[in-house]
Amino acid sequence: MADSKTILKNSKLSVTSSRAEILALFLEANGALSQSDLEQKLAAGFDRVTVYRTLHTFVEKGIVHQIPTTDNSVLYALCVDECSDGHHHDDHVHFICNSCQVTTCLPEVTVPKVSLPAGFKPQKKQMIVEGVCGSCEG
Amino acid sequence: MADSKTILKNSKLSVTSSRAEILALFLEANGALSQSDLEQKLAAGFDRVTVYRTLHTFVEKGIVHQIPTTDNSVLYALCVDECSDGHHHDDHVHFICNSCQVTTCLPEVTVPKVSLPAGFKPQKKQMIVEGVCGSCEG
DNA sequence: CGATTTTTTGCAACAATATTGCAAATTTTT
DNA sequence: AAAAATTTGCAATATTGTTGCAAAAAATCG
Repeated sequence: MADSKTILKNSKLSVTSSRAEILALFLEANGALSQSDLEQKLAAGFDRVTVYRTLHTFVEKGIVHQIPTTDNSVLYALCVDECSDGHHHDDHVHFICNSCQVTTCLPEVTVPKVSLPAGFKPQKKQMIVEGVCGSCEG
Repeated sequence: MADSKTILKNSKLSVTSSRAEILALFLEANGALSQSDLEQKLAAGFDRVTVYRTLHTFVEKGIVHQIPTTDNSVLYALCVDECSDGHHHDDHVHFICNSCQVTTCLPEVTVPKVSLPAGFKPQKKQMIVEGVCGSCEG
């Protein structure tokens, strides 16, 4: 199941070299990737537009999810298992290291419940923690 | 204190019409605003660059703070009181309404504490809840 | 209040990113 | 292997981010 082609097939997507390579990059990356991260890592220079559309497709199919950021970039990260059926269950905390700038998913840390003012109906919640990660502190 | 010119003076900023108008828009808006929101609302068409720089200045002075988003936009919202001295205390939850698309600050809802895996040192945390707001749910 | 100094604005210009249509290439289906 | 469906790359355009600099506006000083 950790094979990129298998994941693509499971999501009913055509298996193309760009999709396989991009997905492989996500599988071996332990953190989140931006569009420009991908463009740099992709040896076989695929077109910008291809990367762009591939990311949109992956989000739509629930293969990756977007991580909100305060600069105007968008980060993408692999969804853990359950997402594969199209639902996004990315109810986990994301950690941004201010030292190495790597964004990590912390799937074991669930976003805690909060009680909202009357009238607000929550559907999805995300939490981003900034700080220093284990590899950087020392 | 709810007067835009007073706020500018307190932050030791020159009082100019563009700053006053932009700040007034934030004061009367109940939600968060993006750069393009502001450009549209500003009757006296100020230059794009002016809006851009004004927002940066406001963030620097702690008048507004940035809200992370998953699309590639940046939202800005007024800081509540305490920010005025330059420190950002925006430890509150932000709510994005999926119906009217308005982003609201919920200053009364504090971002809860979470325990991170060993090694991670948190410095700042943000939480975004998506759903339906009070005005939209029927 | 008027003159001088300081700050801000608008314009021009450029970089980076986002986005779409369409023909060619690739993949899937038959 | 051929036909149908999907995806890619290119061209083109829109939007956003960013900086330098001279003109305009605001703050300061006498």
